[in-house]
Amino acid sequence: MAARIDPLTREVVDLIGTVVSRYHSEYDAAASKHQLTGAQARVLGLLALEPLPMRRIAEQLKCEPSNITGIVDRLEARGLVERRPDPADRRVKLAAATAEGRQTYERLRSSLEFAREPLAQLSAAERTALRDILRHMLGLEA
Amino acid sequence: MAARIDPLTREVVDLIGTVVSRYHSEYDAAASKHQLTGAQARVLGLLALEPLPMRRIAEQLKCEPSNITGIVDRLEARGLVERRPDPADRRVKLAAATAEGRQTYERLRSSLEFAREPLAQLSAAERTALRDILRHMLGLEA
DNA sequence: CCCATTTACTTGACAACATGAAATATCCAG
DNA sequence: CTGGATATTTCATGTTGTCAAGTAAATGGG
Repeated sequence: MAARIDPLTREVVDLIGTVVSRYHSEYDAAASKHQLTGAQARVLGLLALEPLPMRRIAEQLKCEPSNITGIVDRLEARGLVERRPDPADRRVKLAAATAEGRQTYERLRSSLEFAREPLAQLSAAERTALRDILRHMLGLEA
Repeated sequence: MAARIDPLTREVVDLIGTVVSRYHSEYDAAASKHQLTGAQARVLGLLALEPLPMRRIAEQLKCEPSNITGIVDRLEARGLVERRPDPADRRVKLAAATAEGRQTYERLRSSLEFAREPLAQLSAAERTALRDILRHMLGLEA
């Protein structure tokens, strides 16, 4: 079954696995530099863009909504996030990053070495090629 | 600080983030199809290649050795892995995949849709280009 | 309008994963 | 042989994840 995969494809898959693993190390290290876990950093990253109902956060993170309750609880206890009522639907609670939360996330993001170190080795042409291939691969034929 | 990153690089970073997230979803889904968690699947994948001391597993997974004890315990309870003494050093326990463990991992690996679906959209030329760029990016100038 | 159903969120019980500190057994250098 | 380092486990604790049950509010058919 696995023999169906040609060597080139398998090598690319393994390389992607390596990228994934390195990305995670960097991300978690950057998060913990700011006393955040990976999950907390990801939620804060979503909320830094716009306030979201708990349910939407769960969809983005592909987990159960009940899980989000605890993560937002911890972020809220540290003043990085707040819960607001949704004027349009009283069942909904909107989680929103506070000013401090946005600031923290921006610092975290800019400390993501992954964004620079490995990519810095690529020429502009390589970066463009990589962008196009990844877009194609992800079906984002914009 | 974050403003130092040019738009192209930022887009590539975001695309990689998307790839990472998709890779994880696929990997965890494939693992749970075989009643394994992501961490268990990763350990089983390492042991499918060769037996390893607990400490080496922890290094590969970048976590504390005490954490590996529990993961190997659960794999061992299911007969996918066994602990053997290291003849050269009686402090060391070698974790080794059983025949069933290797079989399970091979099935898991071949069910990783990620290996096919998104990559299938790429031409051979694109795959080669992607491989070269990723190698370059990871500093594997083989 | 009213009631049944659905939806959003929280709570509680529980398992896996992760860390750090302490205990045990073994190795190794002096 | 002894003292210090190493490999593993155990324990305490915290975070993340699931699922089931509960509350509150929206919604739609009669």
